[in-house]
Amino acid sequence: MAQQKQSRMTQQRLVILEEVRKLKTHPTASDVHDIVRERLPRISLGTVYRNLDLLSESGEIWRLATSGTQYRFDGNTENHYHITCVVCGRVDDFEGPTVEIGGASPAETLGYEIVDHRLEFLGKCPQCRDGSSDEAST
Amino acid sequence: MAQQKQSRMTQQRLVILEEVRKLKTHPTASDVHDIVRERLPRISLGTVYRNLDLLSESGEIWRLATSGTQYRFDGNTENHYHITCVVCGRVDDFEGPTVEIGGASPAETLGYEIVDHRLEFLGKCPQCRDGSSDEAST
DNA sequence: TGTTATAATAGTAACCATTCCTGTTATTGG
DNA sequence: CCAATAACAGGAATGGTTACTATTATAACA
Repeated sequence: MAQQKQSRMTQQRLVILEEVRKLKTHPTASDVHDIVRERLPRISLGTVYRNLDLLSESGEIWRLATSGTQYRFDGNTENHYHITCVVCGRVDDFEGPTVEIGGASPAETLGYEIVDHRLEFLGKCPQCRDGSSDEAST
Repeated sequence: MAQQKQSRMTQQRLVILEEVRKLKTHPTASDVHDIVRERLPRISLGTVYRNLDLLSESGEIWRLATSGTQYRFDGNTENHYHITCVVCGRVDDFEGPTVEIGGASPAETLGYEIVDHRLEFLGKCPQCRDGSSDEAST
């Protein structure tokens, strides 16, 4: 019988979880590394990646595949969508819309069993919209 | 008045466009390179990338940012969504059910100007659903 | 409260998709 | 046909992510 591999709550894992949960932004792995290093100066980027992946797999945080080349992470695991700025890449929560899929049975979806969906809005954030008229403070 | 940089219809660009249009799949840049090399054996991967990007920018094909680490391309530029297999990474057109996205009023967009949206379904393709889990690791 | 098996770490190298660079080739307006 | 230059082939560089390995630290248990 397969033995479940045990997991240890290390300082690194705990601090990463705390910091990601605390943030309202949607940081990249590198962002998390920078933030966590303020509390654990010697933590390596590899450790950040491993723990972000583990925490994502266990459902404690989300790993987002938004537009752009990097993964982003979200400490809020309530059901919600995101909007990405096409200019600066910033990601914000976007809780307004709902997605209604009409009768998505496997027979209607080429034999696929649908397990999830991802809806991402693309737009220009207030800071990147105009730049001249309404200067939003950062 | 700024001079528009001229564009030349090279053999490489033409063959890439023809092959991507011909395909019903959603190839990666590397896939396109392999396919196009059958007609143009000396074509370089850089040329494939440059032309796929140019063709995407001019709207003749789509560049898809689906889940996974690579861009995929689509010769069908009619409005449609995609479904990605979470097991093998294959991408298909999402046909059948109508999708209704509601509730995205300007007041709810946090000051963003929405320019587009991406809706991607995640599922298990027919081959990965019932197969005795002997799918090749990609 | 020690001991000990081993999960996890830091540091670094490897990987891989994509982009950039450079000398050469080939398209196209005249 | 010619000449200007867009585009090319080949290869190097980039950047995010993953893998490797000797060392460290967690936690079950004596």
